[in-house]
Amino acid sequence: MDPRRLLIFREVARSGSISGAARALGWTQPAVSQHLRALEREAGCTLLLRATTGVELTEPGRALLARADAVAGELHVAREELAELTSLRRGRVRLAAYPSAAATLVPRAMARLRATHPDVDVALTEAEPPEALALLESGDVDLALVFGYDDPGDDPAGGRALVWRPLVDEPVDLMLPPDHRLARRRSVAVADLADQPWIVGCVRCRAHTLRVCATAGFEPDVRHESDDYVVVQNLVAVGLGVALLPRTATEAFRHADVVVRPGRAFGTRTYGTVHREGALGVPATAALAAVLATG
Amino acid sequence: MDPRRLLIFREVARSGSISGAARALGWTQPAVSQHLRALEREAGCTLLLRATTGVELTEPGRALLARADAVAGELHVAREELAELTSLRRGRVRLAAYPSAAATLVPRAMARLRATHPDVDVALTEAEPPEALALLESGDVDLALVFGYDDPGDDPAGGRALVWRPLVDEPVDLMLPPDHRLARRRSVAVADLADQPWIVGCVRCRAHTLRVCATAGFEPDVRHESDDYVVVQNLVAVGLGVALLPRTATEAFRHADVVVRPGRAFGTRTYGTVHREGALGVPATAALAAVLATG
DNA sequence: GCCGAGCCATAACTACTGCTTATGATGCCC
DNA sequence: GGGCATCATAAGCAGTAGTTATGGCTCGGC
Repeated sequence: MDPRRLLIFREVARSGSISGAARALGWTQPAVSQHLRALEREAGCTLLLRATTGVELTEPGRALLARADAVAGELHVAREELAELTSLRRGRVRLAAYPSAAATLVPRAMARLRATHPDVDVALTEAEPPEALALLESGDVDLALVFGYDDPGDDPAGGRALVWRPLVDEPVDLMLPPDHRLARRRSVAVADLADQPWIVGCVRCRAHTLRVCATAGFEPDVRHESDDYVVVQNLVAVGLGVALLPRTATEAFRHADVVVRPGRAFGTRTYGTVHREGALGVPATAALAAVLATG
Repeated sequence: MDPRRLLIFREVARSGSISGAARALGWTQPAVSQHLRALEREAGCTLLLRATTGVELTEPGRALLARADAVAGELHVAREELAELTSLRRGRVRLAAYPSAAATLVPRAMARLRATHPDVDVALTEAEPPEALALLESGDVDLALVFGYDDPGDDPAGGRALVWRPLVDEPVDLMLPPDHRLARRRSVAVADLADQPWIVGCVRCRAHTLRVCATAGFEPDVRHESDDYVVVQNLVAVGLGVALLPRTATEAFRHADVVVRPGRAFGTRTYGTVHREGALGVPATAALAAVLATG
């Protein structure tokens, strides 16, 4: 049963005549007449009695009209809901972000989004980039905020069918204990750190540190490992080693006793958004991606 | 928003891929793909994310799917209801019938209909033919059981846009008091009744009596008038006059003291069904008309 | 590591659906 | 009784909605 015919039938019932329905639909009378004939053939019985004064529903016609009204109602609700979602009067988007971003730029972006679209809900999941990509691919989040280092072969999208949009390049800084001999220098060369104990972070941060050291001609003496930039800074602060941390980490938390030294040779880290192909077609996702990009 | 596209979208969601939906619908993959594109254009946002492994709904897609399910449900119910009505597992038909028929052949017909189709309800309204036709035209009944006499100009359908189907010709009989001088004769001529007091019924029955008498060359002395065949017979029984009654009336009720004399000259009455053009397209109405015709 | 089998989209073509125009019949109303 | 409303039907045409053909992409297996 063609549901469009049901709606045409409903219009006929509403206006009380085939000609009236045709006018309401912007069609000619025979067009509606033919649809009704087809509908009655499908229905297997007469739905309305024709007279020169108009038409009148039969019992099956009245039964069918109730269903047609219900269908029209559902279509109306569907249009309403879609309009709400596209105009961002409603919506929900799930975001995965790495810890230091989740502590800094993500809350700011969420606040900006809420200011313009208070009924768009953002669900945040803290996750390191590899996990974030997995969440993206499994459909558990709509958008991921990840980072990559300027090292060859470090592709944030992981070679998968995902769209990577880099947003900001941030410098990587050296963390030194306050009483360290190098802490007095304005700039520190990587080679100066060859004999130091090192503290490294997550897998990819560790790889970056190793690469930076390799470029300077040595393999670092890795003593401690932690994803957590608060932990890393506390280790550095008490003199247990040196470390490289991206700028966001020290923006999120800055240990009073840690000396931060910038340096080109420490490299840069780039953060940005990743999403599945086409995911920005969902207004709420696009809005969050946009507000993250302007942050 | 084209509701057919909604159902196509639902099939895609159900099968998890565009190709799968196309197979289920007996179409090719591009046909479904194009419908989805059109639906997304109507919706104003992306409804599903395409991947090489299939598709996955977005948030607006999930919202729309709920509506699509509701529409599909309504269509299913519509088909079910129509099937019940066409197969006479359910239904309702409103009948108007004149009193003597309502007392005799209509109950028998209703009983036969109930035997074969117990859930088809018949609503009976007792009404003399003119009133029955009015009920038919106002849409208050679906079928009318009316009668007409074999007099010129007596058209049961009343010249209106109604379909008249004659069913049975029944003789009209003479009612005589038991001790009447003519009661001993086997046959009575109309002319023999010229000096009798007469009892007549409804407007059209009265017209028939006047016509029968006029044919015999006299105008009857009408003393009493009553639609009710029980009243008429009681008046005759106590000798207050003679009367003409159709056979159905004496089948419905036969006063013990009334002498019934048949006679060709008394004329015949024809009963049958009347309905609006196309009304038999409704199965319940057709079934009642059919069972009345076989009665 | 590459080929095949899925998935998807797009472009171009075609045929049939679905509308229009034209016409006729009927009934109501002034 | 003529004009205007309703309806249906037939015939014709155009645009929708399918088709076929093609290409890109991933995943999985040999």
